[in-house]
Amino acid sequence: MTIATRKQREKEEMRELILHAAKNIFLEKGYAETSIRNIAEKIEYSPGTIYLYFKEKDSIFHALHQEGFRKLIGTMLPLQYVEDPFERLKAMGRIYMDFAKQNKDFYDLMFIMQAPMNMEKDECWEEGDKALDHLKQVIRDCQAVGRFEGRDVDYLSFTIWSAMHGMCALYCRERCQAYENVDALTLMDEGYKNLISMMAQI
Amino acid sequence: MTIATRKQREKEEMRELILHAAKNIFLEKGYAETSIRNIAEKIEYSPGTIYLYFKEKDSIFHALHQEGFRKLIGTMLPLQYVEDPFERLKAMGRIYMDFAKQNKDFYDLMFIMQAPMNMEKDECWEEGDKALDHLKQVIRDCQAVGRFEGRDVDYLSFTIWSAMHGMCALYCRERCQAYENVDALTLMDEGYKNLISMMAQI
DNA sequence: TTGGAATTCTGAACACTGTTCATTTTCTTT
DNA sequence: AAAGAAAATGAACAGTGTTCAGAATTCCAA
Repeated sequence: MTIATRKQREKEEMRELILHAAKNIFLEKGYAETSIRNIAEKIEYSPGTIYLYFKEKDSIFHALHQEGFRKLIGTMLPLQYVEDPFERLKAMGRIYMDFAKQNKDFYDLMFIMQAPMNMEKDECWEEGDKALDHLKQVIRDCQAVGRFEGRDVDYLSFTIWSAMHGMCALYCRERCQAYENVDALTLMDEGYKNLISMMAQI
Repeated sequence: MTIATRKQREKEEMRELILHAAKNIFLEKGYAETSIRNIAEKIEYSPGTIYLYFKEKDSIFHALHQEGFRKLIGTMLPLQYVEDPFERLKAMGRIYMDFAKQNKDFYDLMFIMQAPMNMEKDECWEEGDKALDHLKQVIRDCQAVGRFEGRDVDYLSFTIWSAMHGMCALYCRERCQAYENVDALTLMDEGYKNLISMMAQI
């Protein structure tokens, strides 16, 4: 094993160390409270060191952003075993919503936050595009069995994604509180059921 | 006119002056770039003065938040002249979406941002609740003419609001770019048409 | 009109932020 | 062991929200 390869491995390990600390602080305290100095302190390095491994703060969250999408795509793998396309679409929505519920901060980072988005579209959204392509494919599968006839896949996927995202976003940013007498999780469940009814009849 | 009333008027004028400056900077440069020092500079007062009229930065944006809702409710006034309830609902969606398109920053502040939400729910959402009540009432009107039979108004309003909000939120936070070959405004229009189709058939 | 009280305003100070960079420390090669 | 390269440091910069002792102004009774 050459020194160069060890060096590279060490570099990668350091990146992981930073990322791990950043993720912990981020999940615990949120984006705003996650400062470079906090991260540096946690891994017992000086703040300047972090900039030897990440160009800027956003780059760190860009990495977490990708991790989030890999996580989301991971939870969607079982969908391939759902034979009926429309059942698959329904299950997909459930999974998406559960992901948002269980990974509020990741969901926020991936779909709501403005911060880590100052990067070239291509590399930043590779994982995200994959997830969207997945949705489009399921819609096409539905069309193959006679559903959503004559609907444009792009537009329809946007409608469905938006409807799901809307619920998740209102949930993440505490806007469900607008319904004083209904708890947020029930609201989402019932909201989702309505959406399915709507999709079933289009 | 007593001195006390003049004093109070002057206090109110000062609040307006701060709010006006804050709004201008906010609409021009966004939330992050709107600092207390910026606002102070614009109105030619010292930063400390602002804290004599607003408890904290959030309070300023809380005020703008309310202004945004008044604005939104204002644009919805013409709806009362739309006789058919479902047509009214459709028009309402259009208006909501246009508001988001034309007042991106206000929409963001009202429905997406986390910042100015650290206040007692009651006073903060008075205007917002009014807007939501408006939606619920239109849905009830639809039900009175046979639409949405058996659907819970709370849940259905959430489904519809979410679907609208989803599109607007993806638009505001630049996630429409996920569709490389479709421009965002077209996406929203077509997405909205799909939603109407879905609502028409539920 | 004047003097003291009340109000209003100031701007320096505090503790924080992301980011840079000259300097020091550590590791590697000769 | 000495020279050179790589890695880590931490002070410095320009910014942030917020506080507060003191200065400036306004008010009102004597």
